[in-house]
Amino acid sequence: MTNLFALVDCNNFYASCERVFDPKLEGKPIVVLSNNDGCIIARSNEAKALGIKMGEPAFKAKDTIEQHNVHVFSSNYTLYGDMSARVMQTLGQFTPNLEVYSIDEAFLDLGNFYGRDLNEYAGEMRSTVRAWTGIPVSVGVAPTKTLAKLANRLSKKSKKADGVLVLTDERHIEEALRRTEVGDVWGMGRRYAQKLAGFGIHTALDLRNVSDAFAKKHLTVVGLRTVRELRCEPCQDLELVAPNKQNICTSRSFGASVTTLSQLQEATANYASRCAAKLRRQQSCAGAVTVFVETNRFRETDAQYFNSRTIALPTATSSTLELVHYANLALQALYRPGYRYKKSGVIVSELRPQNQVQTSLLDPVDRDKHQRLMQVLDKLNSTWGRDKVTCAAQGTTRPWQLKCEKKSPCYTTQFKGLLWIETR
DNA sequence: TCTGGGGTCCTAGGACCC
DNA sequence: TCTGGGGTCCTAGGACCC
Repeated sequence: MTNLFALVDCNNFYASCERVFDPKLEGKPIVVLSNNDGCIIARSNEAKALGIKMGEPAFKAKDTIEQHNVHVFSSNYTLYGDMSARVMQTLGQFTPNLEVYSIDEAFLDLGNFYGRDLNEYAGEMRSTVRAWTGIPVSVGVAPTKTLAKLANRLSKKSKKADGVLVLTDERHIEEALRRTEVGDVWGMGRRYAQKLAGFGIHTALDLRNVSDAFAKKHLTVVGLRTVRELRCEPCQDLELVAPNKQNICTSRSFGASVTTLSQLQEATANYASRCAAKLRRQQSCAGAVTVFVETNRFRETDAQYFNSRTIALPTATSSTLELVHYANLALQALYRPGYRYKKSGVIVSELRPQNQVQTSLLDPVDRDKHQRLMQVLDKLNSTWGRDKVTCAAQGTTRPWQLKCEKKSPCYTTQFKGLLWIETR
């Protein structure tokens, strides 16, 4: 075997971030809520033990939360993003080849490390991240990404593993596959698990033993890759450079129902503006913009309306002014009075690199001027904080803005450095 | 009263072309 | 008895991930 991957995953990441900055919360149940304080999207182990479920609407867990004095936080993505960067930077000490897979996970290439004591090396990663950032992590090591994921999952479940599991020995791999339900395999979701159950395939070991033809037929080529990876045949390499996004979406549920066009226009202008800023950050321009609106599907007695409208842009752009303009046109075409709107969003698509935009001879827009204006806008907003300079269309009263009543301070970005925490 | 917000990839089927 | 067939593009829908 020549390939070896580690998957490092932060335990209960958002909950752990909150706990780092408030040591009183050690050993206490914590949950973190989604945008708008709607659903529970992270739970500390203590909260999991109380039976609080992932994705559960917060109001359904209200009794449990009150009874057991669960600490509740609105999500604070500024804090989590910064803590994530610190974790990733720390992991960079352990390999030159690292893929940041998500805000709380990274794959590390350990291809040349077969000579070492892998348990010890993985344990060192774990203790270093804990010491340098305060975040507890688990480490799975195996010959393929899919098996590393599986090892990581088991490392959290077993007390003996203590957050580190190395799967290189065939007997250990087989035992691990036997203990893993097929729906817990990376790439096998609920639907596939149901379907596979119909064929008598219940564990990862069962899945590993299906034929290629079966996998391709029922799980597509993606599933076939998964099956092969369970057999220790690597089909997925590390992605060292994050590819640019092909679509960018900004959408939110409203804090309260919105009925008027002008309020929807304000919200939509803000989402379009966020999309434009995200486009510029990856130096792309969009060829099309889509706006969608939704009423509250959970209120069955309300009249329902879901619709979207896409506008092809005459020239691809990342200008806030243009995107706000076209998003507004799309919205006006969509808007129907008489509904209580719960959510809207903007998607920009047909993205291409900024420097490969075809301009038209008849283009009425002074693109150089727009670009210089956007540079100044981005500079001001990065120095003084998001949305310090906006379009008038974005409004100032923001009655539609989401709720986040229990947000913690942005400890790491507001107070420069860690000194403040350590002296507390 | 109260139910998140992002993304990716694959496939099937229709339109259209020669 | 024998009904053309292959390629490409687009879209909607379905599956998955965190």
